[in-house]
Amino acid sequence: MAKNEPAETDIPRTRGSGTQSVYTILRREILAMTLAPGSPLDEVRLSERFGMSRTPIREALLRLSADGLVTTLPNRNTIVATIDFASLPPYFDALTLMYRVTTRGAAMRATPQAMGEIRKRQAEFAAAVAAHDAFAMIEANREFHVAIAELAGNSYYTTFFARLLDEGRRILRLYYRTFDDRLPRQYVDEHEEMIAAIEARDVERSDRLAIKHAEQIVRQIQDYIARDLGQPIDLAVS
Amino acid sequence: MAKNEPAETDIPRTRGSGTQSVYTILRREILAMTLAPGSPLDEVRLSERFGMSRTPIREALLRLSADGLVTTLPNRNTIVATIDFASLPPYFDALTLMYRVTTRGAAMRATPQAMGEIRKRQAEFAAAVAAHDAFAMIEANREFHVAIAELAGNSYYTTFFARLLDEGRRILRLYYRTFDDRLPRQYVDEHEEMIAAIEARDVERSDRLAIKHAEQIVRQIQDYIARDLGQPIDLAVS
DNA sequence: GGGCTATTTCCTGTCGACAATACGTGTGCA
DNA sequence: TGCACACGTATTGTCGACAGGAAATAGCCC
Repeated sequence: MAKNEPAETDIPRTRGSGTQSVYTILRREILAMTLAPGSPLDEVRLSERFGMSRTPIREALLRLSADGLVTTLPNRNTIVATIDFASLPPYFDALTLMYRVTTRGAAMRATPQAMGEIRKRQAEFAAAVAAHDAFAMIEANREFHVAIAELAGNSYYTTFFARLLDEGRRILRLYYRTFDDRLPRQYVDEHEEMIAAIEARDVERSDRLAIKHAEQIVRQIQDYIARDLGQPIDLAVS
Repeated sequence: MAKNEPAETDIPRTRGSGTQSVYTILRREILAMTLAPGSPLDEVRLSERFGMSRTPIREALLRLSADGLVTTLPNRNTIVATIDFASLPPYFDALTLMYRVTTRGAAMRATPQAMGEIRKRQAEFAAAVAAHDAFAMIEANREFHVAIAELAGNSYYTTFFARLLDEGRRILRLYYRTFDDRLPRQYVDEHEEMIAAIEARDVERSDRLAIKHAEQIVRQIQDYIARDLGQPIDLAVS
């Protein structure tokens, strides 16, 4: 027991920010797998760590629960949501569909300003790849695709897609622990092709690229799973 | 001020059920439009109404907020989420897509047991139509399509679709205030066709029926909006 | 010695109270 | 008469404390 742990923040935070900051920090740690799936999240311990009452902690946990990032066991503790490998095939289906829909939508509504935003995200992604920074790479990839979704202009798609991408960050995190950087470079190139197709407002080509991109990612992760986790998963993935 | 309002429940509820019951009740009232969009939800007043402390109320409101059913104004009150007619076209897009995906998926995995569940929901829908019970009709319709989605076996789709259908319940509620029952009967028939196509595992026909069904609903609601709300919306809907 | 039961202990669910913030109201000044 | 500022009020955000359940432990009986 460390004596008088100096809490996460000593500055007396502003009024509404308690829940928000806890939510943001925990969310980041869960997605980065700093908090392993299944880890127990004790309200009392969290309140000590963040130097605040249990109330904001509870609200943050509730929001994380709504995001599907933690699981609350009634009258017991809450744990970081586990990754269910059996549900990967449905996940890939949904991800592929949203890749396609958002990319198609973006191609239909491309504007120069929006392309600038997308290009910025792509530059960040390329920089992260060059720096071999897996975490930044995954995050930039998410922002890149969300930017495309926002261009598509359907907030229902954007919200759902963002959630899928977030959930995938943990899986990618597993995957990229063993990656060689040949594939990320390929992703950079594919992103460039997508940008070109969207800018040209070529819906069909955008769609094909989205499919290809999704297949690429799905295949790599499946290979990784088959390689590192053995046969039992093969069945579920087939 | 009514003297000693007898609260919603006088029985001393079980431990975990406070938040849950408030959430369920408020959710139902919001979806049924008993609580009008934009209505303020005062924590203190709600705590008096339900005869419990503000804490469970807050948690219920937080969950509703995560569902997008209420909007929280920081440091101010929370209100029932307003219906944004400008975002209807994206909504219809998303709804159509999910109709298609879930119906296709169901056709690919049809089993006799699952068909029984779907038929049960369809019977409830038909009964509600016959009884001219708009609320039951809308609810049964939701359950019917969710049952199809569950047969499709992709929980990501099911969750997203259920959320879309719930959001649509409020819009349908507006619409069905003026309905003549010719259209609901048509929906019953279309549902029957969908069941047949799914059972026959005819993916393409299921897809076509889903598109047709979605178009039917979208067109009716658009007509209603154009008729009752005038031109300003026409622009947004176009 | 093993299995069942009582107890203890931890953690969550709920409560009432306090503090801070934003809005509405009233007043003063130009 | 209109606007700006200060004050009061109402409602939320946060806190510390208490009570209820569930798991873990100890005790007891067979």
